[in-house]
Amino acid sequence: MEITIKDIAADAKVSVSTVSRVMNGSKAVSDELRHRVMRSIEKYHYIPNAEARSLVTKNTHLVAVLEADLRNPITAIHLKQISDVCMKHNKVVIACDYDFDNKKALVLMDRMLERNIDGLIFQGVHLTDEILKKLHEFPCPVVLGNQGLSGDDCEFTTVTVDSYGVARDITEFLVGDGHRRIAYVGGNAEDYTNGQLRLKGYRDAMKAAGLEIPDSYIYQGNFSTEAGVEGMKKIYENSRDLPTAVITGSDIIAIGVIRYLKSLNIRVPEDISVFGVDDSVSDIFDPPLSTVRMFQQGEMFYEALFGEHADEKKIIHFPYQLVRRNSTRKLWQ
Amino acid sequence: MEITIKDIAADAKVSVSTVSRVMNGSKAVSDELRHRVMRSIEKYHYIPNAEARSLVTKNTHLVAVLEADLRNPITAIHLKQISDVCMKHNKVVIACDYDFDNKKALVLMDRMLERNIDGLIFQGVHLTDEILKKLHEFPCPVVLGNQGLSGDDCEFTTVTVDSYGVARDITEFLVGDGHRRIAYVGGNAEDYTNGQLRLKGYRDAMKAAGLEIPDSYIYQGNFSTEAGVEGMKKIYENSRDLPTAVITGSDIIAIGVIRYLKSLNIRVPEDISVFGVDDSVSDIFDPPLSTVRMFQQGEMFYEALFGEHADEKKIIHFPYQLVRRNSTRKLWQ
DNA sequence: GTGAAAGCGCTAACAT
DNA sequence: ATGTTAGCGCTTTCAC
Repeated sequence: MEITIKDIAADAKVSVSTVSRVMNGSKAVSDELRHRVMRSIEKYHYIPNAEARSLVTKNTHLVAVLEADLRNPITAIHLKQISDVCMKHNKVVIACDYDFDNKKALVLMDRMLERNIDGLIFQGVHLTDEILKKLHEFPCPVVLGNQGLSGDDCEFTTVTVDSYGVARDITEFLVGDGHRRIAYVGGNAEDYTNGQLRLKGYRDAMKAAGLEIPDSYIYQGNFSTEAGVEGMKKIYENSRDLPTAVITGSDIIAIGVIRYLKSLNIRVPEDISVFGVDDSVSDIFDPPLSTVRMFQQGEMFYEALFGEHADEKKIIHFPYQLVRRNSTRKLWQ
Repeated sequence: MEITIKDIAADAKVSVSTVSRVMNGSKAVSDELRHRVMRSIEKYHYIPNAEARSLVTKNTHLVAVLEADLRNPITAIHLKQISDVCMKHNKVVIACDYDFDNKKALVLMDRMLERNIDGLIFQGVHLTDEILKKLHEFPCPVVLGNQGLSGDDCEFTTVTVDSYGVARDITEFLVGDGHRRIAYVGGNAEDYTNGQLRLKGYRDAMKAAGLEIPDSYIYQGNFSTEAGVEGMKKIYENSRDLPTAVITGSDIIAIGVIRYLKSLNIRVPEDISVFGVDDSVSDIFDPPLSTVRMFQQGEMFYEALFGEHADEKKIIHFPYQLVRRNSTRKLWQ
């Protein structure tokens, strides 16, 4: 039988409320009793029961993170960071993988609803009305990651990449390196944040630089290596002039792009430069990817959930920084 | 105010126990009442409170997974699989990252102890006495992953790679491909399962094939890309004859080995073949790694925790299979 | 400063 | 078959 607060109270010859006060660090306990209680607690290795506690406090210290795919390197990075901050705040992360399947996500959410979680982070790839509706059922703070909503109504706070800024900055970076024919292999066209905003950033920057974009230079698929391969293939086959640089939606896509190029014996970065986003595979992939590194992802999610202004719904962007590695080169050198 | 079992009972004009029976699918309820209850449940979107429930059933449906590093690709694979099986069994996974820091792991375990989890999976990299002691405090099933204990005493069931078999099979595979100078870049020497057993498998297979192993052909570091680089460097610098093939402890190490080789313009697999383990980066890395693929990891962990014979402590190995890709080649072709 | 007691939402005897 | 009731282990008024 596990030992309970009663046992401690009995052993320390105090009431259970006193034990409770000691555990919760309430001031109103004499040193005398506090010590007796502490001794009993240590003596029995007493550990309070979290369920019983949360039953009355309505506070489970549980944060649920729903991911489309835990194996995605950037997902793993987020999860680790979120887990870290939560740890610091005495919370614990429930990690769920819905495998890109919204039906599964719905089931998972019901499961989370039972658990009275303190907060929910939903990393969506396709925010349907059904998903949104379910999200609204949560009595706790809910934060969206990855994909934001399109409107300005901001039903939920969203913590994500500054897609527009990132695409614009990458484009400017490549233009600065002397590139003029720059193609784009990005995420889903229906995805507002990662698709449309990204494309706009690229388009605007190209326009600002006075550069044309042939139709064949734009490919929108999903966030996978296969999509990268497919995208580069399409661009290769349909373009009169090959681009000298390719912007991608993520490192994973960039890898696909590079793979296709390699299969054609086109060298990266000598012949074509490829730029990633996420800095998620820097220690694995060769050549080291020029990419965009994000910062403080864990903290930003946590703040969005539980911070002072968590009630104001808004869009929050990770701080980011372009990092030059060896998948891009300067044309004028 | 959240709605509770009482509200449902009141609305359906039955007792709370009837509501409870309906929810738990107990047969002993008339269709009449069952329907009334169901209707009320749907009407109010009632969701039972998991904490209250587990307070009495002593069953949280929570499985904790403690990982050294969530970002490791093989870790992510395991986590996803475990999450999947648990899902199927109506359980939920708490994912924790202790960042290779046993002190952190200890703190995490205390946290889990509070929560009355149903089961614990500890993916250890260095099983100290302190860790083991804490593990013994859990009243629930505990399963070790990754690193097993050295003795046959089997304090805890361990679910892991068949290190000996894998190393032996890889060696035989390479010998079969005509390699005779085969080097080894593996995990920590102190690590029984992943270090010693692995090395033995390699040694035994080499001996069986009548092949010598120069001292310089063996490097034992940790499971990182850096260790792979360092290991290959050492082998390169200290060997009279370069090996024609290198066995590694994991894909991550293999990547390091290949990186070093590349930096010297030594081609893989033309000049040197490199064999990985885990099949964790197949969709990311070029060249595609010849490696060892594991199966049913999630199921095996789950079985070990909650299966019929979960009480018998033992070592369980994942089924595995060597997969030939393009980081190795046949010498006699 | 300390203790008694109510109650969090649920399940599981135990009655009926 | 259904209802009554006693807890599960804890926190939190409310007295003293």
